[in-house]
Amino acid sequence: MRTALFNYLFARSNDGTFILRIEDTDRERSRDEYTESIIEAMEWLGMAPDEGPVLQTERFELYDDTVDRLLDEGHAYRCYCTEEELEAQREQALEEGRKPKYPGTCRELDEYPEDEPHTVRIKMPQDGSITVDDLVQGEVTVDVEELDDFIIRRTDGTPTYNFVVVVDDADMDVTHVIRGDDHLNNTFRQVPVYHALGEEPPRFAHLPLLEGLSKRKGSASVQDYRDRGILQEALTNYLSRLGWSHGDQEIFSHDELVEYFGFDSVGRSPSKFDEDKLRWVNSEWMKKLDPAELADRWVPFLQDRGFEAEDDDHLVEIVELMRDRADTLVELTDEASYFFTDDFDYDDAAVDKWIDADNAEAIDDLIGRLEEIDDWNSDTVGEVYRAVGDDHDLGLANLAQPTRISLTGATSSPSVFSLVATFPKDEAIARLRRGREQLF
RNA sequence: GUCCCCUUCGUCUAGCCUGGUCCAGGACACUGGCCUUUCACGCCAGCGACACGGGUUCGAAUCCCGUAGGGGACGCCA
Repeated sequence: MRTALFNYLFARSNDGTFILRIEDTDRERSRDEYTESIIEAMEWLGMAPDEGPVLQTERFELYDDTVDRLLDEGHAYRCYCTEEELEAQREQALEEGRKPKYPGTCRELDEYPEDEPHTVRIKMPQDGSITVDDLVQGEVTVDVEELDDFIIRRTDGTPTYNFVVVVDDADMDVTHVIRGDDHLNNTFRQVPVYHALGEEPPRFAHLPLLEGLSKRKGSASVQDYRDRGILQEALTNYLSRLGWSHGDQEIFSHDELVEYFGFDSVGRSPSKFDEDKLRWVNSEWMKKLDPAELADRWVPFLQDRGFEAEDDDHLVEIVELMRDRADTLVELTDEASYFFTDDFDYDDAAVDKWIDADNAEAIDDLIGRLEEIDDWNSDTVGEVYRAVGDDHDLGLANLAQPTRISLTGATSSPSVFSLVATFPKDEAIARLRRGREQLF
């Protein structure tokens, strides 16, 4: 997904087209669900492709015709070696300390019968070297000695990856290929294919791999983070900073990413995914997002927990009060659960420490005076607390902590005045009464 | 085995191209303090790195060579 993101950012920042192509020439492994999952993840991240998905399995005719063409033009040849023979040769080469490459057995045959089982191999150049000017890695040169005539069409007639990507890139007028650096070596095989096709190779950018995050699980983990309450903005933001930077800036909006992104600032060393940092970035976005928007995204998490939550002004108030106390939407649900249920236990230690029968009278007075408030807000609530505290000669904590215990079950919460005022008046008073009865 | 790539605080990184302003800057995490009606948030401070060895140079994180370590590729996988 990080690779997809860099592709997206590059396309956007250069007014290009972002194309999704599914490389599914291996019919064993590809499944429709994967494709759907990838698209879903991309849409959620706000990087839906401009074109595609292009499925390679639907383009076999093109590949087949192209192989035939290369055969006609002498850029490719039929090979009759069996898998067993090749495997034996590989093993022997490895044993003798040589590089396991195809020796070119069938490159110069007198006859090439079409009706015998065969694969088709591309002819690699015989001497010299190949240099790729990579946007991230710089100039990388490999001697053609290292390359062999690889198979472009299998015995069963299906084409292979290193061949079809080239055919597709050429056919689709792809100008920039941005992928993981596990493909850097493949590039040297692919460049001669472009030449055989009579095409100029595109520009390449090979990104360092991420440690510990498999690309095949990429889209699944995106959904996983979403379910864990990570915001789309935060995941994009965090992912973009893995291998790329813009000075010391840590928080980037979508537009900023598009504006600043460039391969000049992409590093060449691999990086690791750090959950802690992701959570921090997410907490920053929790604070930054419009409260109404955050409330809107929060609703499904509340409903998941069985709370009856509606996306209304009251929920927005709760968001404003609680959002800087949580790193994720799931945590926010935990932190704010007492707004949605009064089914909680009172914390024993807190009760021992703060509930003092001597203060029962003050609490009664407090409840009485709160009931008389007409304009229910944190200021009017605050006035009552201060007045009751003064009248009974009690420190604010002696009123605040029992209030917190009554309303939330424990002593950690936002400012009591705001806490009380954010509950509907009757609910706040009901809980205070219940606490007064059960605790004192 | 051969080839390719990589190596700055535990982690993400700035700096490297265009040597001196770097006894290396920022962020996460961690530790301490401040703020305070609690808990968070916030603020301040601390901890903490140029893989190693040579060379070039008045001077190297920055340039060159080597070593070590890590990753990748070498498939009728992608």
